[in-house]
Amino acid sequence: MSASCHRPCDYCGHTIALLYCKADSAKLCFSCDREVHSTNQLFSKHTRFLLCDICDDSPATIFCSTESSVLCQNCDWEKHNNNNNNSMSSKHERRPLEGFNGCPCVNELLGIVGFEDIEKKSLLSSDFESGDGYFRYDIEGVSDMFVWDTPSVVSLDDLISTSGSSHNFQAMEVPLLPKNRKAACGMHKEEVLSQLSKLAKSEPLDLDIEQYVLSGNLSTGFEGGLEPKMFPSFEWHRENSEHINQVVPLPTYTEEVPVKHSTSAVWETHNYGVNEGTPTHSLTNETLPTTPKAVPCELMSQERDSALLRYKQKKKTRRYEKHIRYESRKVRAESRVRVKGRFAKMKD
DNA sequence: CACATAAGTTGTGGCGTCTTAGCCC
DNA sequence: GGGGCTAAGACGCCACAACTTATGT
Repeated sequence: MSASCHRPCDYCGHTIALLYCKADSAKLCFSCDREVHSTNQLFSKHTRFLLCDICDDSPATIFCSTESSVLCQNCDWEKHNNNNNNSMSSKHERRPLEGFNGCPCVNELLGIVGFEDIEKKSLLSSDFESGDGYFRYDIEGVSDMFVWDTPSVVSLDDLISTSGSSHNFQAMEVPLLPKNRKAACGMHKEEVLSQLSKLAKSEPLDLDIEQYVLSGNLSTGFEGGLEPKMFPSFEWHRENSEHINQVVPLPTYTEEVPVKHSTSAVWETHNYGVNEGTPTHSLTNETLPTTPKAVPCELMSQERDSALLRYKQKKKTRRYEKHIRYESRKVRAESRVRVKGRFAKMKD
């Protein structure tokens, strides 16, 4: 069993989860992430991170370029600091990772995971298959990426710090930084590209915003009683990000309604064009996660149904406001003696 | 198994401190 | 670009009753 088996998407239940949403405490694949976080403006504000390569359960905040892995704080600490300060791993070159929010398009997502050199068109023209299947990266620029991005063993001299500083983030005498050094999608590159490839196919080509608006695909939002679908594109939490607070129209509102066909478990997506009054049906098998051949389709469909239901129920019951579990404790706390806001000892 | 007791954990709110972002020069 | 200032938000601290879990009878 691969590591990816430990990280099923919380939403669809069977695609490999690559992202982690802190606000939802949910592991999501790229496709479901978009679906969930494009629902409304509030959800689009959720910050998402890549999933930790080691524990598969926490948001990754550190990228270890030596091993090409993304790690959460705990795993990073255990791997790089845990009584191991003299080990090789403590000399690994790492850098902090940032999350993103909003509803980034595929091009933007490529930039976020560090595949700036790949264009969406390349993704569309490519043939990705991950997991047990084949994986061809005949995309322009991708082969380069995997050349440098494979775990590289540098010489011992390279690992020896020259400055004598104690922390681990110092620049080291390492070979020239590789092309695309921003790439930081960890050990699941194939899956990342596979999912983004599928996502790209479900997206309108050329998401050039101005073109999109000019071409009339964007309505003012007041026609047909539809609300404007203007969401922040995404906020990539990087200092030099150009995309911060960019506002782009959401091309189409995609509400996925599970429609079970009598003969086969096929999911249909009702795409409601922003300026369209009637929904247009489009089969989105290609955007769905690949189904393991051994598992009956009906079973997968049921699992997905129940996973979907669980997720939506959980979302409905989520509390954003402060929740008092014990009113008596609240009353007690309010009447307690305080010194500068802190609880003070009771006088005898 | 039922009950009693001990030990350990949780939750509560206001304030101070720290961090971060934004602005101005 | 960098330093200084300000505002906003996040977070830790505090004591102890209430609650949960473990152990003994």
